[in-house]
Amino acid sequence: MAVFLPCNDAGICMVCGVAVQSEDELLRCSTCVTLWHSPCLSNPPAVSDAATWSCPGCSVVVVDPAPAAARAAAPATATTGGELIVAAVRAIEADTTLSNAEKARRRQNLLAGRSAPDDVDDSAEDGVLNILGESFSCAFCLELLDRPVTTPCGHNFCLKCFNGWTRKGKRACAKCRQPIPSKMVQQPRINSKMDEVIRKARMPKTTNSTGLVDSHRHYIQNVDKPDRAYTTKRAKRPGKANASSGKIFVTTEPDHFGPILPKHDPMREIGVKVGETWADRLECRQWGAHFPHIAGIAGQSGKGAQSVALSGGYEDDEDHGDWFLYTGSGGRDLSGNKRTNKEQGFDQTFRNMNEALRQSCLSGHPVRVVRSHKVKHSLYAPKLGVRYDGIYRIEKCWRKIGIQERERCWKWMRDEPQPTRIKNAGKQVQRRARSNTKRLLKEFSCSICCKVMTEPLSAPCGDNFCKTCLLGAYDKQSSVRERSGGGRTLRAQKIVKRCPSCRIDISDFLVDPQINRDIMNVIESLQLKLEEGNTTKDIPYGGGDMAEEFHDDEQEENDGGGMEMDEAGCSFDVEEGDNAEDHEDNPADMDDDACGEIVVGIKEEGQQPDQKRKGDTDIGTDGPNKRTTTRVGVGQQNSKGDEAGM
DNA sequence: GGGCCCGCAGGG
DNA sequence: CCCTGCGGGCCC
Repeated sequence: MAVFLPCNDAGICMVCGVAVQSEDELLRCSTCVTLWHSPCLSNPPAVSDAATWSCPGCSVVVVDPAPAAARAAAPATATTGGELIVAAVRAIEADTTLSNAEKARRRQNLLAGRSAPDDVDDSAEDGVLNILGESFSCAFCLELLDRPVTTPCGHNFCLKCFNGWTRKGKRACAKCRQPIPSKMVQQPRINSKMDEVIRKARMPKTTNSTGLVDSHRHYIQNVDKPDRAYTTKRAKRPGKANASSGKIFVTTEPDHFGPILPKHDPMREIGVKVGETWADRLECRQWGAHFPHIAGIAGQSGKGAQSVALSGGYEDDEDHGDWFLYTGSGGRDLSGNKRTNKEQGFDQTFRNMNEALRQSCLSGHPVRVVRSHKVKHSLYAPKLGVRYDGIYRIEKCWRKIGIQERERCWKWMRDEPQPTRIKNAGKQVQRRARSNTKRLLKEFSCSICCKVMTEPLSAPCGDNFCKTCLLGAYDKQSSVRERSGGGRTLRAQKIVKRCPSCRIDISDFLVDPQINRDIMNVIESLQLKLEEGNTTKDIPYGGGDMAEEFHDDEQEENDGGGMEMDEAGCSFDVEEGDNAEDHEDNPADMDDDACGEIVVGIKEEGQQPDQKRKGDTDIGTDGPNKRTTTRVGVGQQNSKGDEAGM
């Protein structure tokens, strides 16, 4: 499969790895503004077309998705259905022979996909409509029911007509005078079954007079739906808990990649702009930013992921604004009629939506991102509602052990693995925890002695040292030099004392350096934990040769990682986690052999996601009971670049 | 604030 | 047709 990837922020082509120097070889996508290395494209545009060129990801947007047969029949000038709608609406508006009411009716018919009355034919569909019209007519307007509501006495009315009736203070059925319950008056529910039948009966089978084809059927199909989410008769709860979606306002296909542009927005003609906010997921869906009501990932395993929602559903997520780490879906017990579950019961795999993320990573497709107010720990989440945050790209996908690995209770949610697979599981969990602790401790190494700090001092420049190491570096130098000259005493001169690491003057700090108690407490806690977990291998406080310890540990992880896997009988690629930086050549370097949970990392243009992150290090797992996460780095293309109308 | 439950939407 | 799913509202 051909892989198309853009240049990264440093101007290095992610396909060939070459730093693109020549302007002639750089191509800028006219849609998402990403830079591309033209020699690495299979079909680079001619120089004259470069200004209007769209990258492989964004070109999905403009390709006419109609079936081949329909395409063949279409005019040579390829236009999207959205453009056709807009053109048709404008033609109606421009027709001076029509009254405003007639224009409105024609517009409605156009958007509903209905034929104009003068070109109605005697199709079978109309026959069906006639049959429906006899039974499904509203007692008020005598027309075919529009968004039907049904009273307890069994009579049906258009929602609009019914509301008009009750607003007049009427509380009895217009047909049989039976009382209408106040609950129905307050919140009438659409009879979804009737609504569906009527909509289907109205549906044009093929093309219609507007020239719209199947590609926009999904749009046409929903135009009869209410503007807002509604509860069907079936729903046991009011409000949006069990609500059905209101109409989709945009013409984008459900599998449309990239931004929602003005041409997809016949209603407002502005598209969906970065920062647009909706009250909830159902409203967000109506504007096409993220279609699934609950699921966090919109996509297809064979095609890619079109959008993701950050809603705080997975605690492994990290949001850094311009990039974030996103946990894949799955691995959770949804029995008992649950839709979500905080507990990570078992491992995630690269299937379904997770595979879709991987596909998008491989192909470099743009991913729409929405953030929900529900991400409490994110500084970038909106205070209210759901906000569209623009186009990102998936940088990497990988798997790691999730947070819950540490807290889980042991139970098998699926078939228990063969004994050979879990032979050394307990031991390995211990080792894993121990190496985590060690790794953290390593972060607290003194920049002078390279051992874990004793009495840590944090200099104002940001460097940290053992108290004895730092003070020892200046020996017994006094802080000032007394000066005298010509028989008179001069003002004492401050002696400059530079930080051993960064050479910044820290002499003021050294006058009365205070120990960083917080760091010391953490170091003590970590060391205590290490001692508890391993009484045989004592690590002396500040005195042990931690550098050597860690070196050994890294060896064990990088080299022995494979061995560990072999012991566990699990065929993991060793190249994961800590070695995330190893994936630079292949941002989509991932492992199929699933064992755990999946996380996605997402990034904005202008920065690289950390190539190596604390906590992403424990990719090797020792059995399917560990929650490894796969991370996919996704980078934002341009925070404003996908604003509609750009 | 957490647990529970539900219809809906979409993938496969 | 079954399964999955980073919702949302109510109850405790």
